[in-house]
Amino acid sequence: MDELLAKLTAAQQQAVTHIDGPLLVLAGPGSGKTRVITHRVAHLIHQGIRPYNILAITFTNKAADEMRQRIAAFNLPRGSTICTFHSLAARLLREFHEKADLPADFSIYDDADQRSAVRDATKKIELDPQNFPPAQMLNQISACKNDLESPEQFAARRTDFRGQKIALIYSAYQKQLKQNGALDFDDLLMKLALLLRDSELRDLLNQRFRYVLVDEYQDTNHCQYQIARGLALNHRNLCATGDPDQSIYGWRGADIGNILAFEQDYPDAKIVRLEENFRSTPQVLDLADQLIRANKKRKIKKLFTSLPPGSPCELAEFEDEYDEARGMTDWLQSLKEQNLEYRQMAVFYRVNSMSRPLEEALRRATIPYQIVRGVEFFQRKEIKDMIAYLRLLINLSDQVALKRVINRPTRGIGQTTIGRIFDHANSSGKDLWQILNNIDQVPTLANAARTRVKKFVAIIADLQKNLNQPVRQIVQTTYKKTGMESLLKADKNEDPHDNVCELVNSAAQYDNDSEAPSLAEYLQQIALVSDSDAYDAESGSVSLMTLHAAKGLEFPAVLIIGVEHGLIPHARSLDSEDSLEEERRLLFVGITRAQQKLRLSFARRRTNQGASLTTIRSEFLRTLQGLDFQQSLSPYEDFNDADEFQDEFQPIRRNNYQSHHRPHQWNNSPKKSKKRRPTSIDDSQTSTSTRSDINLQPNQLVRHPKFGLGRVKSISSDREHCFVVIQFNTGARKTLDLQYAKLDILD
DNA sequence: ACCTTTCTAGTTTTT
DNA sequence: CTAGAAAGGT
Repeated sequence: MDELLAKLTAAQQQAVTHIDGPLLVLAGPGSGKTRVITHRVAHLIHQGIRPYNILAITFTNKAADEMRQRIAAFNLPRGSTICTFHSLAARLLREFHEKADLPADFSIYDDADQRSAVRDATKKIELDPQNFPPAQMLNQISACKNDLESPEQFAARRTDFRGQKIALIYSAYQKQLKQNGALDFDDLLMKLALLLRDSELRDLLNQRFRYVLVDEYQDTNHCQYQIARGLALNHRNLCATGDPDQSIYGWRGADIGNILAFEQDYPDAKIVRLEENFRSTPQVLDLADQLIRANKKRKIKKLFTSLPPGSPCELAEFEDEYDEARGMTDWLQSLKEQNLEYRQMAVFYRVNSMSRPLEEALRRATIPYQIVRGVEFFQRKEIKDMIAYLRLLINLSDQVALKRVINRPTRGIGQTTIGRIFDHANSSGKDLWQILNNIDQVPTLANAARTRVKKFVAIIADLQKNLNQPVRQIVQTTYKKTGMESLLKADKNEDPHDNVCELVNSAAQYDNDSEAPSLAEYLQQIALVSDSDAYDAESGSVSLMTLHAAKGLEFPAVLIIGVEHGLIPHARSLDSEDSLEEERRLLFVGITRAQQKLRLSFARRRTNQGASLTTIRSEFLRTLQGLDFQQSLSPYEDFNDADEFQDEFQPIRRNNYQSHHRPHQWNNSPKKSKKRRPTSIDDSQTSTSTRSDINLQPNQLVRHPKFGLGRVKSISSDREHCFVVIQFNTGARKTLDLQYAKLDILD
């Protein structure tokens, strides 16, 4: 052990050797935080503490797996609990389900399930989902749950008309979940937090988990904060690690104040700062620091590294997203020539939809890539159907699941029949499965419908006999006996069938990995999959992911695309200083993933919802010095490529209509755009982009979809908006916000 | 009951 | 643009 300590810095050693009492580790990016946590767990065990008494809470399952492996490498006894907040909650709620007043095999509802349930709830209390959109309601409800606020408390706070209605929906939704034997993601946390108010149970858990570690503490919400506090209430052996500068989940209730106030919560806490960076070149670190310095609400941290200098960070400009995508493949290929492997490269973007043009370009360039999006697979229709069947097997009260599969494949059970069954369930107050098993007692049903429902119930009952088999087996028989297999095999699109095979594989994998496999546990596990869980370091391919999913990872080469106003920072984050700072932290997280090579890129126009819009560079670029600016001086210009459309549509093709041709031209690289024009105000001196300039200049001819042709009279911008005054040919003179105006730049 | 067509509304980030 | 819901026809 001493030998292991010797490899750590003084600060790291302090954190590792601290045993009893609260500990806060403020760890800058790349400062060896994971190393500290794993060493600390090893050290605790080495000191004679039983692994069983140690609980480490990570942010993703992936992180938990990795940590488990790294601790296993110390060759110490195993048995520590390492998991996420959500899976900890799911486990404990299952274990103590009676105390929590839950069925043992509750369902866990994902986004779509939640929407369906809240929709049903809204209708049930005779409100129109049109006026109370499920997604919006869920946002509000989620916020409540994160703050441990009950419907009654919400109603007391929001006394306005709409607030009262939302409170009713919240309450009806909870009732609906209860009736379905289901919990949503937020419920998992909320129920655990509430459970911990029971002193008997809390004492028991305090005794079990005598040492508690919480990673990424800056991203805990109030509920998680209460859980952490409750779990360590008696012994106070709470170790929180994190970095306020990497707090990027404020939008889902994370409270950066939790980490900032740790010292107030635990006045006797030992504080350790890890400021030496072992990951990035001085250039990368310097850029990150320049960016994050602009945030006002933060704890100043001085990051430093003793790594040797690398190459300058780059900023690259492109014509549009397709151009940018090809810029990406070029860059990746040039790095490959410099002896980097593809698996050492990553591309980050702000929103998932930005991956499309990238994928296309990567396929065309035959560069292997993986999209790190774990949840996507489980959102496919056929997979959701299969999971709904499986859920139904262990929880027949699950109305959302039942509704989903009762008529898939079609069994002649339509909406009317389903409606009547549910109505009966609601009015009689009986469990759904009781009604299904005694379908003759539903008076409103036609005989034919009864027969069909009975047939369906027989299928489910038959499947339920085999629940003690391996999960792979259960999934396979379910696929067969429900008729899903014949349905999907008859489809000329083979993907759905292949996907179910993939699901079978995942079940087999689970059977292998788990000590005591059960369908319930398997379902719980896949319900809590996160995007980053899909990252495969061994795959040998370039990784594509959102900036959020990039947290906790590192790559020798990193490209961040779409560094534009409205994207980074995102348009929905512009209205408050706090959310703007969070966007800055998000970019900070992205930048600090890079070990050696870092490039940011942006496009001058980007297709948004079918329309190509002129963009503005991100204002975050303004404060950055020392970026090596690469303009795309039409490296992709190819006049041979100009097909017959070019001449015919020349005046139009400079405009939005360009994008209409795009989806169809797989082989043709999208026709490009002529010579680069000095469309920026100060192109000449932008070697380090010191200002956020736009691609317009006075007197420029433009076209607006509504107002027609016009000329730019003046341009002005503040931090958040860029306004242009345009004199239109119709006589109108308008001031337009570039963010919204769909302007085409004409010659 | 079910299929097709039409329309409308919603578009950040995620456990 | 695209997915999902309402509407209308068979």
